[in-house]
Amino acid sequence: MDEPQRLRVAVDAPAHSGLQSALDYLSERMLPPGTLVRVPLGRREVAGVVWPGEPSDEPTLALKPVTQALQALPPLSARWCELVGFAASYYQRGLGEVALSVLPPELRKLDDAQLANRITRLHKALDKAPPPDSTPPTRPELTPDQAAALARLAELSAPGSAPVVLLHGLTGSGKTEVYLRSAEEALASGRQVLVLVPEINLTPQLEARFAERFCQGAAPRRIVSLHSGLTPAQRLKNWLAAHLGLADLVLGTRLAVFASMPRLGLIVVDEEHDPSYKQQEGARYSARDLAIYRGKLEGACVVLGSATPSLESWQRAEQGRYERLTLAHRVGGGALPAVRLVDMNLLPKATGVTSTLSPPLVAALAKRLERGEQSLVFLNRRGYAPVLHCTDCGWKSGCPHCSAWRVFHKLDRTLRCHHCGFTQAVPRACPDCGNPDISSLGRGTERLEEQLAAALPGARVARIDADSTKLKGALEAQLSAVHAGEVDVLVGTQMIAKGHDFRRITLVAAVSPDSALFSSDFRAPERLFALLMQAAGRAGRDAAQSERSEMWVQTWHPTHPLYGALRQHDYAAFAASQLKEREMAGLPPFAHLALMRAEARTAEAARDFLQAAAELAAQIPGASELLIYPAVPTSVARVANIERMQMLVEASTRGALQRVLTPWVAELPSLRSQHKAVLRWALDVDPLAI
DNA sequence: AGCACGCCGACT
DNA sequence: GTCGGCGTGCTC
Repeated sequence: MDEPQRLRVAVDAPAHSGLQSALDYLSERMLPPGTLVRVPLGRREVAGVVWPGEPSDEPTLALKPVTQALQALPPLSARWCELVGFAASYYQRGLGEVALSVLPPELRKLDDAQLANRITRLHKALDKAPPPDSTPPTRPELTPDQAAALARLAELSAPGSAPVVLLHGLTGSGKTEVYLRSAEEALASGRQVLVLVPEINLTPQLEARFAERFCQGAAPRRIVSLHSGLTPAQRLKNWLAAHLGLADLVLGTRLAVFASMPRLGLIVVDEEHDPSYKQQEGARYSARDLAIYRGKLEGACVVLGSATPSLESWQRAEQGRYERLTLAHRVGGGALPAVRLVDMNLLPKATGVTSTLSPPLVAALAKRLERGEQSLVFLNRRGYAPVLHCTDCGWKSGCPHCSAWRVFHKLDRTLRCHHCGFTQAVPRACPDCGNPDISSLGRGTERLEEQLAAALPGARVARIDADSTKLKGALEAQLSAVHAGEVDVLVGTQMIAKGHDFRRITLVAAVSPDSALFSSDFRAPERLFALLMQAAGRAGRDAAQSERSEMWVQTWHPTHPLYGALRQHDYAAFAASQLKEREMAGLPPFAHLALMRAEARTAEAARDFLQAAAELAAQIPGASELLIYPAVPTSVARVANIERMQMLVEASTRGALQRVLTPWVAELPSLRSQHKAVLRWALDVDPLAI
């Protein structure tokens, strides 16, 4: 009789368990690495993945046998395991926690027979898919820019090489066509293509373009999407199609970077600068950065596309580590909208509408209205007014549970905290002094909508923001109303700046973007520039109208270099000046950061924990290469009565940072007994904001 | 995270 | 005398 095999298993144990690496189990049968299993852990049974590598020899523990193996599922590849292993170690989370959290949740529930059943059904469903439409897809003619970029891409993608390409193309320059053509190449050589997009909202339209190109004609391809909006069953089905190699294209949000794809040959990261690629809870990974890593692992070409690349990617292109390909002209030769800065300092101190909407902007909007063209007015703050206040005693609408103001929503006459959700009816009089005269300070999209309606009699004004699109399908309905020409002036938050292709808009206005210029968040200018460029790109997509398309910016700081670069549509100049500032300030990409956060009922408890953690870190060899700053409150220090503090850790290289983080995180649970008041802590490697 | 074990107050 | 409070600690 054969001895039972010993094997390593990455088990689905939460971060707090302290089980960072794989555990050893026994199995009667030989199970290849990448096999999904169920194993006993303590008194319960959890899911796990057989992991590559040798189990430890020491017979100190009585090993338990694997309970069940999902052998109907072909094992996950060694490369997939390596990607997950890298993500777990780089972002300092448990191996099994990461492995299981990026697999479809359904896999944890099904047994081998049920899974075999699902796989059979999937094969059947795909076999009797409708016969393809025989019309061969039409491909637009390439612009010279696109042709040059694709030629260079082909050169770089010589067999055996896996380049990273930064596709810098302004909105309307046809980046998508470059994605489509490179996908065509990869598909033709029998490989799979992974396309990442920042938001679920953007998947349907990109999926439609890929489907139009690849799912018709003589040799139709299969596309699946992967994002958190799918039902568990759909997600399993699509994941299986990718894993079994039945889908040729996978299109999805950041979690799709972990999709199992046996023949991966190309990864596209659209809008690579978008902050949504960074996961903000659990394992805080950057899907863009993991895509680069994965490309190297799989020998797949990676295309990062953006009109306003992240400074990290831009710098790497400057250094020659990425190849930069530029699409400098719009398809159809349309011009970029002229950028007009409205110097708010020059306006007469006016009251009412004109104090927030400058007369020249109102006139420009009226002109569009007269011509039957559409306008888009952009304000990155929802609600009616960000705060109410009493003119007598100075009371303000603070949230009792958070260190933030409650926002006045006029539609339902509520005060709402955007951090904890605490909502109350607006008081009739000041709760402190009884003065009935409460007024609003500042404005959000609701109020802007009202002001625009007042300033432009007869105009059909619509608003799109998180409040107006809460109901399922509301966004689609509102967007199609805009497309159908049922709206003259569209008001909205950054939601409307992204991706949506509005053909009939000839004016885009940002009414008060200044705050980002002086934000404590060092990435705020980068985000503002990207947002304004993106918003500008909404105007004049139609070449015939592009001549008279304009982007208006109301500002109190018209001489700010950011606006100067915006006027010239000069991303390179903006990036150069930002990179210089970052270098002088010792910020990314010139430094590597990690942020340790702690939450407790009192700020003191959180601070004490972080201080103890800092002392612990100081003991670790290599700590002298790190700079650990004192703990400070987070930007919104209190949310739902929980105080939040954070501590910045800085190093000049990734290696130096990682060498300390790993042993540090392993030691942290030992502080638990001394710091019981701390509710939780979390480490954010490469945080977006500090 | 679960889910034990473990050592002190009010009940049939 | 037991049921049960949730503090502490482990899971191959």
